[in-house]
Amino acid sequence: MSHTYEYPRPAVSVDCVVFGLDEDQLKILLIQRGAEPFLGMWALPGGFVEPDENLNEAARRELQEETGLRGVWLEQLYTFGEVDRDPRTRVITVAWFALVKMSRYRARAASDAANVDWFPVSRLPRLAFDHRKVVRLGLQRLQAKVRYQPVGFELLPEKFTLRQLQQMYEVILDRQLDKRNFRKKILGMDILIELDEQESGVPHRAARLYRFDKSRYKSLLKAGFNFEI
Amino acid sequence: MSHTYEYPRPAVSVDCVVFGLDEDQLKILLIQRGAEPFLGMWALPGGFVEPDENLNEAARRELQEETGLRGVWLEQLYTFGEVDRDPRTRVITVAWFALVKMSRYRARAASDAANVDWFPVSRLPRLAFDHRKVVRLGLQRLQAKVRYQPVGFELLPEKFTLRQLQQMYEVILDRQLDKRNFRKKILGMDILIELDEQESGVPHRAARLYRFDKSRYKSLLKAGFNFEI
DNA sequence: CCAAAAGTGTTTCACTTACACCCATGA
DNA sequence: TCATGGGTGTAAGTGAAACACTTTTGG
Repeated sequence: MSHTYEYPRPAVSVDCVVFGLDEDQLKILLIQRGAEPFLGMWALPGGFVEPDENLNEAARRELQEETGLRGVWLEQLYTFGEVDRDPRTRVITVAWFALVKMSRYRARAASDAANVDWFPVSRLPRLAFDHRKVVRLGLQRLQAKVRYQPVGFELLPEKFTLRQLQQMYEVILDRQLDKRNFRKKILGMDILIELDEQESGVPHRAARLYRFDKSRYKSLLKAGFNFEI
Repeated sequence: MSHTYEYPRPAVSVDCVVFGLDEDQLKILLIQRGAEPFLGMWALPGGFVEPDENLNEAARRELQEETGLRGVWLEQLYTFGEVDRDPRTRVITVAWFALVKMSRYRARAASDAANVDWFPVSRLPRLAFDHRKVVRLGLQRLQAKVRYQPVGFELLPEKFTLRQLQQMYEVILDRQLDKRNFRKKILGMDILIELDEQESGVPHRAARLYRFDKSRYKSLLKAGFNFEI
């Protein structure tokens, strides 16, 4: 290890695959590049890691700077280090994936900058660097993860209906679920708090609202409970 | 992004959590450090990434150089980038986890160097850097992964008995499994090839040998099959 | 003949799946 | 009163878990 300082060091960046749920579409947040290489092309929000910040801090800082998002759910995805992935120089990027409650942030991101926008995952523009690959992995991870960890709630508002919850799973997993079986299962888990409220503004019978009971989930976990959709 | 070249770049290394199965013990391969910092302390095999090699290539090269291991099963684990994790300078490490058939490699690794050795995961020495944390994550990943992907076979010889297979799961998952149910389940998956051979040298009835049928598994996967223990 | 592990089936229970109708509400 | 989604139960089938004895082999 000691001979290493002679070598040129790679640059290290972070990139974020940010997922949001817009009605019945799964979307990803992209920024339009303002510099070469790939000037004008859409890319994942991200940037270089500062010497005095941890990797997750760098990811959060870049998200904030480039898109205005703060306090989102964030988890490391994968590190991409192919020698030629950046035409300028060797850049190793630590990719993260984030889940945001779009209802809370949409306005913000849209107004902040013209070069930030949400795209449906099924209709992405051409992406800079190897970001296509990063997105694909993020999507795979989301589909796998959502099934055995209650992370999907991060995409919904604090208060949601069972229909919204089911639809979230249907959109991410890309298949239909049976309404009665879904309700039976999720309610049987005993991780939802039934609120004394209903959705409003719908032109038909209003549905009951629920909240995810995180502390309840945690204590169930310790007791050996296994979340699974 | 363009202002970044002014910043000092972090060093980037790879470290490998190498698992092996020794009879009924899960072991990890460690090397004893020959340089500061942490001189003389045990650590994960690893080292700095060269400018012209991909991350997985770096991991394989370091494994080969430091332990003599080649051609092992390797997968990225996580990237650790805490600012202070290396006392010399900022070092970001991409951790990998590897599974090896110890029966094939044990002699080699042991003879090559006095400063390479296998340790039971339950009795590890004090480790350099944050390698304790890396190992812990590797172990968690192994336990999770082995249950829904047939990676455990990488720890066994090409030909193995059902007892060996079951014991591998018992050791990794740290719980007993029912023999009859286990056999029913694994044989029912139809991913094992029953050989016309038996183990030899045992002082009791010899068990039949099996091989993992990888191509069969792959085609089952495409048909929607879900491996799970 | 003894010790040690190989090999084998059945029952019970829980969970998953498939499936259709009435109700409440706002327009 | 109509359109739209909210809300509910049951039966059949599938898979998981619990459980004990006989067989084979080498020493």
